[in-house]
Amino acid sequence: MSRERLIALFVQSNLVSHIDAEEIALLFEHRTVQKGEFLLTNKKICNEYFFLEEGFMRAFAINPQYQEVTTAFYASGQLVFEVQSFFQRSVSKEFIQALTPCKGWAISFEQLNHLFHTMPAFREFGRHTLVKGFMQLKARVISMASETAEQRYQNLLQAQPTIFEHAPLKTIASYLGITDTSLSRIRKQVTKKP
Amino acid sequence: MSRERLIALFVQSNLVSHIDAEEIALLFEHRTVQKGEFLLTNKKICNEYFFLEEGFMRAFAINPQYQEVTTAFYASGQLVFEVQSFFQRSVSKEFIQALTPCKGWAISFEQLNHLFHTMPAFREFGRHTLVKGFMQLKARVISMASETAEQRYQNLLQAQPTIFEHAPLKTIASYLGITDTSLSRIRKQVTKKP
DNA sequence: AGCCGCTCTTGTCAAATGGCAAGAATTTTA
DNA sequence: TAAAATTCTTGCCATTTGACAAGAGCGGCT
Repeated sequence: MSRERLIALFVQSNLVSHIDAEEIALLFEHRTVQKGEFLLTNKKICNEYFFLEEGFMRAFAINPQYQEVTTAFYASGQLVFEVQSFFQRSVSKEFIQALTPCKGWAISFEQLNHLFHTMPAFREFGRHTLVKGFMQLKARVISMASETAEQRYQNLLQAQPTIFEHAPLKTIASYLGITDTSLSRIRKQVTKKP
Repeated sequence: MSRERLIALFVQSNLVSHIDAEEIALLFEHRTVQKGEFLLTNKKICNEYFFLEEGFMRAFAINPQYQEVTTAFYASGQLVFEVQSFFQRSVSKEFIQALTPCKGWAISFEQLNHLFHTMPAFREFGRHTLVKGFMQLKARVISMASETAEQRYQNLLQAQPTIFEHAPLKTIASYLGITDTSLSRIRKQVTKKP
């Protein structure tokens, strides 16, 4: 079990040197999450900045009507953590769950923050990660505000087709902001189109 | 024209001492934006981290169908800048426009970044700002995915009533992800309800 | 005052989406 | 393997929302 892909994540950002990346990666600990298991649950403080090396996860919140709303899907190669809870050290409103068996590398807030304060380059990487998440969220807001459910479905299908291999329909539906019934119909309609 | 409110913004976060806040604030320059004027336009790189002391602004993008989609409203006391463009030094997809005459305090990326690298406390403030924006966006995604247009309208009315004093309906409608026609109807229905 | 442009409302009709429920298909569990 | 649980599809019908167009209201400008 090597940290190659973790190191590659840092290096490919062009913000961290290979030497630094190796040093940083050594502070991450190997971690597995069983299928169905939670990396983070409601009411806990997120304390893992987790690089997903293999597997598939999703994050979701429960709205006031007690419905699950999927807030994100994570494929291998991505960083998985709940921004607000992790950085503000506050109780999480969200859950993060493994949809398949997962393995990867985790570091605690304390250690990560120490790295941020001592390594300017890695700090830039951290900011870059945050900003990237920010822009993805904003793109989603714009999409939800101005596209039809079918367009959003088509976009997701094209951008992240693997989601459809790992996540049940109702989970994807709540991510798209529609019911599973509607998603089922949209899907049918799309397949028969051209 | 004093920097009091700017200093207060830093101090009230509990992350920056009063002394540091004063020193930081001195690097911001006074800036006014006329009604209708743009603080940032499409295709430029956002280079102002702007504290809005007085006035009201909005940010919007133009989607592929050439419709304006309002991404944010800013009331006095808030920081105004386009995260992606400012931090990634990339071309902006968004516009930021003054809906009323505005004044406040601005600092360039270079100067801000320098402060971040030299003052750990201010760095924390910067991260805090980013994380706060992140969680607001996420709340909006969840709202868009699981609430009806009327609920979103009611929430906005309660959370940011001043928006309705400064922004035209169609702008608010695109923020809520509906047409101005629908917003007009929802509004009518709500007033006659209870 | 009178004209113009913009905003907001309203009517009509169509399309999209949701709620509910039944049943088929699939997966999980025992 | 059988039973149970879950997921997915589909029908029916109600509700929400959108597209389009007309007209009212309002403020700015000359």
